[in-house]
Amino acid sequence: MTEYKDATMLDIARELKVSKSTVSRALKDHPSIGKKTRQAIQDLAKKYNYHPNNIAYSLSKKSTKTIGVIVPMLSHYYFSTVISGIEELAYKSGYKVIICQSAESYEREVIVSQALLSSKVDGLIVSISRETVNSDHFKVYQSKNVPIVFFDRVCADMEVSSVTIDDYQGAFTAVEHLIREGRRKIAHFAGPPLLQITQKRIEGYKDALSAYGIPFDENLLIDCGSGLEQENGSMAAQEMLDRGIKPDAIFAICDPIAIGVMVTLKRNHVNIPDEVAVVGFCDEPIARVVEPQLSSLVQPAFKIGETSIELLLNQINGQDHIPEKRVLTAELQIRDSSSSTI
Amino acid sequence: MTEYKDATMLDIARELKVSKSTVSRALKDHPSIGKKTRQAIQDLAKKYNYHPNNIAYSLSKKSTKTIGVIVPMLSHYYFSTVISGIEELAYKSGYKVIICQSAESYEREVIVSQALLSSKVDGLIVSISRETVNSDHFKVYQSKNVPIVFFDRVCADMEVSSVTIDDYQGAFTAVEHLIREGRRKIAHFAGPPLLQITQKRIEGYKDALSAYGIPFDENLLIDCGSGLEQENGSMAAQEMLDRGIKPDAIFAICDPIAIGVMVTLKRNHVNIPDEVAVVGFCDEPIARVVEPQLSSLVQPAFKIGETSIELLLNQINGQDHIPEKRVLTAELQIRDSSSSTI
DNA sequence: CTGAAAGCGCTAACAA
DNA sequence: TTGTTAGCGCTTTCAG
Repeated sequence: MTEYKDATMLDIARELKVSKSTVSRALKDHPSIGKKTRQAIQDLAKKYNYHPNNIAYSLSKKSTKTIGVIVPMLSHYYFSTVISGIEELAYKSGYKVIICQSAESYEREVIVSQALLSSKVDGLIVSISRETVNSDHFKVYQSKNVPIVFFDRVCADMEVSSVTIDDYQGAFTAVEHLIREGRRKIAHFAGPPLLQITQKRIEGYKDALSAYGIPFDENLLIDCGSGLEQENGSMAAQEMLDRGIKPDAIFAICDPIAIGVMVTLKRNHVNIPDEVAVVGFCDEPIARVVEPQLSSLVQPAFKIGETSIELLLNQINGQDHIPEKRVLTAELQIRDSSSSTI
Repeated sequence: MTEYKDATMLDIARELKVSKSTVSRALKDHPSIGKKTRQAIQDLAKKYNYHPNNIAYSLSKKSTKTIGVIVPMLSHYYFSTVISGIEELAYKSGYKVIICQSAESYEREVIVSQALLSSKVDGLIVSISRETVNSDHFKVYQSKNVPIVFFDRVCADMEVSSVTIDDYQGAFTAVEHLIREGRRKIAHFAGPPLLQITQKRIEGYKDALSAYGIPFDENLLIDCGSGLEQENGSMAAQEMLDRGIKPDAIFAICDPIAIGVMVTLKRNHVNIPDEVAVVGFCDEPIARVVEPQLSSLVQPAFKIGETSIELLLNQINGQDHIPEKRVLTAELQIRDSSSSTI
């Protein structure tokens, strides 16, 4: 059992024969405290190695000054960068951040969101798991007036603030780029059907095609299964090849999938970009490491984090009452995997 | 101002005309509560959408059931994987985990470690920042009897539990492998001098050389500056080349550096592995994506996390009193970047 | 089986 | 400028 034989305000109050309140005030430089008393108190605090007890503070103030963050996975560059953005602004505003992973599991997501609720976070920022369809565990927050901001992956059936990137536009841009590069038979490797991003990117893909008068071919819309990992891309690409389908360009829902695709293509001696151009989404660090370097849509991850916490703090501070939906744009970073002029 | 018009135990106690204590007991299935009372209480709790207030719980129990984790960066696969290992076991044991980044900054590390102290974490797991030389902020924990476990990067001047991998052995193995592949002029790209891992790996490097009768050449011990990023490796490699030094193998302190080196080598039309073999350390996902695929030492990140939390919980539960130092071994994963039989 | 009461460490009116 | 007091929501003896 951990023991805290910490010095408390009472301890130093007794020692100095003053009251708790005086100590409390002196420690926060309250103006109405005598110079000598304050000094004496602060000195003794230092000597006793006093550290404020945040738990007690939170209980009495009914505010923990912490905000909760739930992400599907920490081990994705995208998410950890978003978190950095969140932390940066949070710390500046005197907030702590509790980070949790849902591990892409609905069940886990429910558990951590309840834990966070019980921990009385002042607000929540979340990107939902791949499995999540029910949002009751988030609606509890609303019923208790704890503000929520979703980023990237949102719950469709909730009226809350959100920060997303324009998936439709991003996909459109990517496909348009491929078309302008002279590609005509463009496949799309899609993500798990439940995710909104999957839908939006498919739409952008289709609309770009039709905008350029290219008929949509169902065979070129490839399902990568339930995962967004490299293996899913690899396998889906191999299946495609096995089925005798050979596009001249591929737009993948995300970089790992794109890279899986590239690996399979290369293994099958398909030249990139000469035979097949590839474009990913997210611009993870690996995009610059694969060969050829992968064209991708840059998601402003840090900015997404900053924006999320900004919206959240606005709500916490009562400035915003109506949910605000911010949409950022993803910019296409063209690299060798999709440019014919190599 | 966030408002919690939450139902509390008192609310449901009043409604049912019983006492707070009874509610408290009923909610935790305390045996000494009548079946009907318990049922009634639990039903009403559900109806009121009651959620326990962890803050109050923590204050009265003097234990938060949370453990703090401080890592230099979240956006490294290695660290986020360690965290997953920590979380897994922590959750199973009923502990929450608060994750913080020091962002490789000493100042930030001090701040977050104090914040965590004030938040009354029951224990701390940390991998120190690159800048950290002073460990006073951790010694406070010891003085307050809050157990600490270091992993990977430890404070040399503290008597605490730690989980590390055998850097010396890993480095030795890597270099030995290169020697057996017929390499003789083996360079080592070292890390920031302050880090213990830098020292240990250099030792392993040197000892492997001497074990095989290869004299140590100072010119082949390359300093990569203060960073462990790809750019540092790239630049250091270019400098080396510019100075006319051309080894036939390179052992890099970590994968990003190794990859930076590879990029530079390829840019200078140096063939890998024919002219120069390369081995990294850490086995990050990119190792399998670069071309040729990078040989690397696999750090059992998940296991490191599990072991850390295990040691910590032992201390929290009072089972361990003397610090325990666990050393795990890194295994060499040989890939194309260092095997001549390609 | 249930209740009363004290206490965890801190804040914040309200007094003095 | 400082003290008094009540209270935050829950746990936990000690009684009944």
